[in-house]
Amino acid sequence: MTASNMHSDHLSQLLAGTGVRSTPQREIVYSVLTSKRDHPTADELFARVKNQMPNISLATVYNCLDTLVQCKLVRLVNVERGATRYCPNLHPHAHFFNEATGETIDIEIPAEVLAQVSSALPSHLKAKSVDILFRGTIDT
Amino acid sequence: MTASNMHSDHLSQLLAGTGVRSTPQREIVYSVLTSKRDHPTADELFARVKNQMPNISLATVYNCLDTLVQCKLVRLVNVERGATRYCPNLHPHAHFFNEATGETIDIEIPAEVLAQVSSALPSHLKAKSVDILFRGTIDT
DNA sequence: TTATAGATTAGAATAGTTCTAATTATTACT
DNA sequence: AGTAATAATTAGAACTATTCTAATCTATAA
Repeated sequence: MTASNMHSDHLSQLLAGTGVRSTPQREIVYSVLTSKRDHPTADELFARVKNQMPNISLATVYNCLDTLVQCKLVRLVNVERGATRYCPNLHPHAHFFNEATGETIDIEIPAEVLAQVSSALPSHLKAKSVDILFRGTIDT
Repeated sequence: MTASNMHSDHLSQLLAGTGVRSTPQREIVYSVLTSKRDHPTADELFARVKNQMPNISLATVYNCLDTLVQCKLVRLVNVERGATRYCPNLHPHAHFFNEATGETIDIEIPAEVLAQVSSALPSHLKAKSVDILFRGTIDT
């Protein structure tokens, strides 16, 4: 294995046994998304991915992201009315939307706090995921 | 005061002293939104509002909603990639998105749990709001 | 290998929201 | 009251984000 195909191999391993194929496009979309700790829109990701695969189409980026979200390798983050953002951090965490800059950052939340939040749900509601989003500003 | 203008008076009281005017359009948008415990999109609300004020425009519904959100009388709820939804419930609460039906319902969360969530934030981050969204299904 | 299913593509179509410029309504000042 | 200034509303155009369509390409399986 070379350094350049590490991510590819990683994704194909993650997808092994799921019935979902690892394609070159999916590998690059996943690789580009995980290579930077931010929360790009599909359009932003499309621009980054084109550097490595100039002929990829925007529709494919959407398709790949949808697939990765379904496989739970990527999370959707809806902070504003505008474009949806994508988060490759699989570790349980919350998000903080900086209203001054428009940036969204990951926030660690202790597992016991998350458990407490989930236990506030009436028992007949079965949550598959919990998204916690703070909005505010950062003191400098 | 008659029954029919109760909501109007309510909104004008809520807006008193904020520098924000209470207009007929804002009153009706607010009244229609609060009269049903759901989470309509701007388009859905536009359709409901037109029953009472047939000449109101969609742009005005967006304008009114933006104004009400800024005055903190209405909350934005982003559950899906599609249209933004609006929530008139000012009591602190979370949301549960029913993946089977597309409906979103309010979930009471104990104040101490919300406080715990907020205390997980690093102290230099100043949160103005916290949105908690569950996604899942309802056992029948 | 050939059939079948799945993935990708470009571009058209749609949905959701914002913008623009004209009009109307409200407030503030004489 | 009358007028100027400000704010709100409106219709429709424009714009952005996303999905759809139909053709083509790729990969798996008989």
